[in-house]
Amino acid sequence: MSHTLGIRQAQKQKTRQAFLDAALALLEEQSLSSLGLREVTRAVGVAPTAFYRHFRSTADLGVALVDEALGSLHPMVRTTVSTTGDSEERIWRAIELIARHVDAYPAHVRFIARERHGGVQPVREAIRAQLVRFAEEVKTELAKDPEAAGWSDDDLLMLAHLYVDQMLITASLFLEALEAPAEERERVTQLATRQLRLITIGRGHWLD
Amino acid sequence: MSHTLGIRQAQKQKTRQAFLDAALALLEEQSLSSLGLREVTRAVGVAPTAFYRHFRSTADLGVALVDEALGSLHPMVRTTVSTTGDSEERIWRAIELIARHVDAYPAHVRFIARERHGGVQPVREAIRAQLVRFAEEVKTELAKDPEAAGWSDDDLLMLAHLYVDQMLITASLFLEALEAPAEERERVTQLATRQLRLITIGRGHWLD
DNA sequence: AATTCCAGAGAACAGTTGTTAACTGATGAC
DNA sequence: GTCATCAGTTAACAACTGTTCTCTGGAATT
Repeated sequence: MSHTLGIRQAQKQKTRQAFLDAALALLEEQSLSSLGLREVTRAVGVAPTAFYRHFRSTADLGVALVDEALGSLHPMVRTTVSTTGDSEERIWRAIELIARHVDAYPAHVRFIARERHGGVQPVREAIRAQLVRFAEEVKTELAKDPEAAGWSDDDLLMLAHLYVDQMLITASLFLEALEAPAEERERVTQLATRQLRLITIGRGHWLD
Repeated sequence: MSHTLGIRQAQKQKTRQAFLDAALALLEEQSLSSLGLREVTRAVGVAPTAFYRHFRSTADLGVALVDEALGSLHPMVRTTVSTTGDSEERIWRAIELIARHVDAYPAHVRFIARERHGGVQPVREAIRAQLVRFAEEVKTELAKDPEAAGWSDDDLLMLAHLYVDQMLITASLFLEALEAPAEERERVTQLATRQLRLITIGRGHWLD
């Protein structure tokens, strides 16, 4: 089924990935709106003009980064809000999953948190669209739970957005605590756990 | 009590304010990390070197903007979570207050949302410090409520941070809906109201 | 084997950037 | 009234930016 790419296309994708990686590294200490095209090509080790073979602009590269950073996250979302286990167990599992994701892809998390409200409109729009998709997936997952009986579609989506935003806040907190001592990371875990617990309690009494 | 500033100091403060205003306007469509010193002086109508009479760098200017944008917000916070009225009324009042603030100071709100996770470390740090102060104020305000009886200090602070983050999320949503039809703004109001209501419910059953 | 394609290189462009130094002239202190 | 202060100016600097056009050499197609 899968067609082996020609040498040419393979090399091109390799260079493209090098652009994405270099950009992500450079964005650790600046925003996308100040990322220069020459800066990226210099980091990759190619001529400035090579950039145009892959992207129209740095904004275009940013949109590609959004896909890389969030596209692979969709499968994980289903696991995060899966319905197995009691609520306390589910909360702990969700937080743990977030913490591990931040450990594994800190640059991705930083990029999304930074550019969600950043200075480049197309990138903001791309992130927004993906987060809306996330919320919709969370919503359908929530709907499967017996606890969701009697909930309106609007209320389910409202709760889903609350979960997604809370997920991002928590991820950002873990990111800030990345190089901090384990004690600080534990503090974040405790905070996030209790916030999620409070939301879960509110969810349980929503229909009262 | 107040000393009338000399002509010199008055003029200097006037120019300084012009810098802040011009920067805030320029930051509507870019991030601070890409804001150039010359760009700002050009907008103000002054020589590039005049910049150094007021700020060491654009990062320094950013920190000043944080103070302007968040410093004046502290009195408002107390009103937002004040204990008068029933909970439904308090929720409505808080959302209304946020909506009005976004209408009055959209550029300030945009700046804070953008630079909270932005590419300039000192500015991020300044915002973080102010938000921690906010959370502490909210916490002492929450502690006054009879509903807070039996709550630990940690739990109160946890809830306070939840409120502060939720406040920022809501403000950001109103900002995106600024130029949208009234229908969209109403949708945001409904969403924010119900999210805050769910948190309030969770708060009410926290000690169960 | 001959030909087309195309990722990347090279050079040059006008325009921008932050920062330095030495200046001007009104204001403030005495 | 004299002199020091200091907000803002002017000129110049090397370094950098995005974008254009032309070229090259190996892969793909025929």
